[in-house]
Amino acid sequence: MSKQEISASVIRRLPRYYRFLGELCEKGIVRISSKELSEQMGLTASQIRQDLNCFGGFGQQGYGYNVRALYDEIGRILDTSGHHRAILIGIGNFGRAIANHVNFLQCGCELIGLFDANPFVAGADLRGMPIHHIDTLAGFCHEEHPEIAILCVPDSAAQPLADKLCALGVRAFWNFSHCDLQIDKPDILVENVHLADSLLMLTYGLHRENLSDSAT
Amino acid sequence: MSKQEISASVIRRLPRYYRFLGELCEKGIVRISSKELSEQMGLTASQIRQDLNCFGGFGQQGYGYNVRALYDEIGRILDTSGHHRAILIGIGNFGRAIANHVNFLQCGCELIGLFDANPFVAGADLRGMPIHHIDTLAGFCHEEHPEIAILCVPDSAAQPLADKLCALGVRAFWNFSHCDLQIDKPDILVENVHLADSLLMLTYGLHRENLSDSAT
DNA sequence: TAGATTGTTAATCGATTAACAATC
DNA sequence: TAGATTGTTAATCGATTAACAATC
Repeated sequence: MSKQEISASVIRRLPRYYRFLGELCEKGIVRISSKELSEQMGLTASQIRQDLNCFGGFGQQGYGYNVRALYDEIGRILDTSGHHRAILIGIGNFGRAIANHVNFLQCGCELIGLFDANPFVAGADLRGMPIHHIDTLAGFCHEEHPEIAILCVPDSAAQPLADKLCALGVRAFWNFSHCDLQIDKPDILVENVHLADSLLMLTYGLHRENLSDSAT
Repeated sequence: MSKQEISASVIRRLPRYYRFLGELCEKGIVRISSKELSEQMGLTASQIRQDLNCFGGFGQQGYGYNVRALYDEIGRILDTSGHHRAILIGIGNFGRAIANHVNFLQCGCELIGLFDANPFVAGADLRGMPIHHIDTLAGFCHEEHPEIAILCVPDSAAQPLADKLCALGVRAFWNFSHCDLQIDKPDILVENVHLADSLLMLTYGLHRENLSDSAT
């Protein structure tokens, strides 16, 4: 089907292309050349053309790219109009914020279940959805077959929970606990999100700047 | 001072080393070889030794690395015991969750101010800290000189706010709005965090798996 | 047609891996 | 000393950039 495996570095850039193209669409811009886009995004025109050509020839010589068409193509590649069923586990401060803040539909996902271990939390409502107790997880998975599990649970709970969910047929994990999930099945997808890592980059950078300032 | 500029790819891996070494410390493990660590982290031993040697020879031939000492070294490099003053702007669901969920001290940061544009939100409390009205931002910056601004504001507000904060002396931005900040001053640090991007990687991956399954 | 800009190949650059001498 | 494992150099691999012929 696909000519060859597409490298992870290319794929990781797709959401950013998608975002910029979406903004251009909204501004009503119809066409754009790789050169213009590269200037706006801080990339090289070469890279943009290379990246896009992994998936097909979406442009036209002498014209550039049709913004809307390219946006739609990348959406198709990313599967932004998919309906991947996701459950969210751990309805604390952070889990709540994720449920509210992330536009699941725009990411081709559908939030179909909320779970928490605290019986006082379970039973309550969030976005008009009931919060289930974690004990009902297995039954729910057997009936609803979620593909994605979003883990907003305490660190110690994350790995055993992920193992259990794997056995229940979950195929992708969006993990916000502070430890990396270790899952050796090759077809299970894992995104470990470590917010602190990017904050540390700022800390590191500021520290470096201070060091070199005082070295002057 | 430093022999040569250290590549971004190396630096981005440091927080993960730091995390794993912290866990090893807690387990009471005293020494580790690059080989053992590589197996646990899913890297090559070569890469670990290369990475660490950008900053100095922290190991010992025939022995490996002292876990605690290495952890402390990386902490020093990242400046995890710095006291970088940070303000958080936009105290909605998500801003609240960030304030509560992120361990600022562990990242060498200190949250010294909270701001919101909504007068009903401003005046309230979060973690025992008062939420100020955005109109008092300039005055606050003149007095307190925050280095880092955390933006949890609506997309349209992010860029103008960042420009303003730049002028007020803020040197680093942790941006959670859905658009990339465009700041051309070279010494201003920006981390654009796009949670949806990593969710899209899962969507993409699941879609791909489905495609190749049905191709069989 | 002339001008613009792509798709694509070739050249460069950087990052990762392998190898091994140094050394604890 | 012998064994282990680093620090570091050299080889490989992959990703980015440059160049240009194809073509709209």
